[in-house]
Amino acid sequence: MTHPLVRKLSHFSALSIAEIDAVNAASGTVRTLDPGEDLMAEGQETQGAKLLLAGIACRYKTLEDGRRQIVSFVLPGDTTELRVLTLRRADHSVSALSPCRIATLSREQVANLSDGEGALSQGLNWAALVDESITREWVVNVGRRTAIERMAHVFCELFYRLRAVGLTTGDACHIHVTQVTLGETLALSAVHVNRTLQELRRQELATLVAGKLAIYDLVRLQQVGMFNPDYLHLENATGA
Amino acid sequence: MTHPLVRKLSHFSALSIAEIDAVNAASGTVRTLDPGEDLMAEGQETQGAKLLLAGIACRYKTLEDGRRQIVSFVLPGDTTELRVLTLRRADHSVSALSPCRIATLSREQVANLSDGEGALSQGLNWAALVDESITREWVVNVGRRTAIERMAHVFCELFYRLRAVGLTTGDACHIHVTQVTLGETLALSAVHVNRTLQELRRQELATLVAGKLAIYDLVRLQQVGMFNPDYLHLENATGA
DNA sequence: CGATCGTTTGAGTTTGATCAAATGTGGTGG
DNA sequence: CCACCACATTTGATCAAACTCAAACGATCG
Repeated sequence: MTHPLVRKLSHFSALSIAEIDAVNAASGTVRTLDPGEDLMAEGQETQGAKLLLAGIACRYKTLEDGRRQIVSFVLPGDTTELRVLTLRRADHSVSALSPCRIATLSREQVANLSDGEGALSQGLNWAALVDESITREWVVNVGRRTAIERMAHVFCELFYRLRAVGLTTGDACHIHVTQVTLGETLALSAVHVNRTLQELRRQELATLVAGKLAIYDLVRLQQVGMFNPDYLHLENATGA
Repeated sequence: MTHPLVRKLSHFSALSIAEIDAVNAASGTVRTLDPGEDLMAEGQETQGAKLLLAGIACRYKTLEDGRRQIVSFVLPGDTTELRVLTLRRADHSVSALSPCRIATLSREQVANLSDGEGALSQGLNWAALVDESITREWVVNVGRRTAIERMAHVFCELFYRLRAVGLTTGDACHIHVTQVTLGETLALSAVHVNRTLQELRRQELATLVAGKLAIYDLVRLQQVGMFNPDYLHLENATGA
């Protein structure tokens, strides 16, 4: 089984054998988290970088009055705080949505991976730029799209990103989110999430049952969500 | 007059004399843009990095059906595409909102500035992380806050960021945006922007007249917008 | 002096929120 | 095995924030 980070970076450029070894070696300290556990909390001092090996997590911020907004998903192969040595305190939290396996990287391990001019270091730089691009797209999503467009768009994004690390089976993937969580993602009430899911089902576009997202018609789902995968910068977009 | 980038980075750490010289030297090719002119367009091949010296610009994305969403403001001292050598195509556009003076940096100039372990290179890294943090905050803003909260929040952000580069006078600053543009920023209709501005005025919090933002009560404006400046990572938040 | 652009106001509509309750669906312990 | 609990989903009904449409008003400029 290929390391999810290696798989992810392969969409940017191929790593050398030595680099692949370095990635595999870096996943030394592995920990398991339960759903709901935080792997990083807003205001906390920044700790070591983390690399998600399996499961799904989310970045989020909470307002004083309790309203919570998820600002992005963290999927296998994604990292948090990789370049964060620079910042004193975390400006957002990261929480496990499903059971997660995460590797914690020491400062040296991070330096080891990201120094130099090789494909690995460039790839990590690329991954950071893609993260930024995704967050920008989310501003557009939440700001300008209707409920059903928003949901279709996020489903497409998750599908493309999971496919890029080989975590889809046919037209389905596991995203392990409740309707409440999806509401915190899409900036919709849980009730409206439910109705929008029904609408997607009625239009035979996709279903989400017990955390399993099944896409019936990816082309039409993309149209509905006005989803253009360019912002994910997967040069080799066929995935697999 | 201090270079806006030097001023901005001073909130992270002081630059050496040599580094300050390097920044000043890098602003060789300076160009002027009129409002509405793009300095970067979505889908275009990535060009040289740009550094805004004066004026105000915005990053935005447009949906197929014409709906436009501004995803962040570019203020003096901010850069675009600094680390973009990595990406083939731009995933968003950048447009001048006011008349702008911008410097274009060659690949070597960028490398010159960002290589090494000095305060300058670390500072640019810090600036990139802050940009990311701001975009995340915008997802929260657009997703979870009401019209007046959203507007208050963006006004606070602009004020803090402009103050950090010395572009405020007392409790006022120039932001040179129309109500339509503000709507594209806040994900509100122009009509509702107008009414929300009236509400801010009625509550004696702030006014926006002819592109000049005057804040009457920053403390209360922050409360209304649930604005906490931590996400801007201005270690020395007093500005000036 | 039109023309253009931005702001303001009014009226009616819509999307999605809120409130409340019913209906599953597992798990756990007696 | 069943009663019970916690949690997630679903449905119905009402409400409100913000949108849309339309028109008037005010600057600024060639």
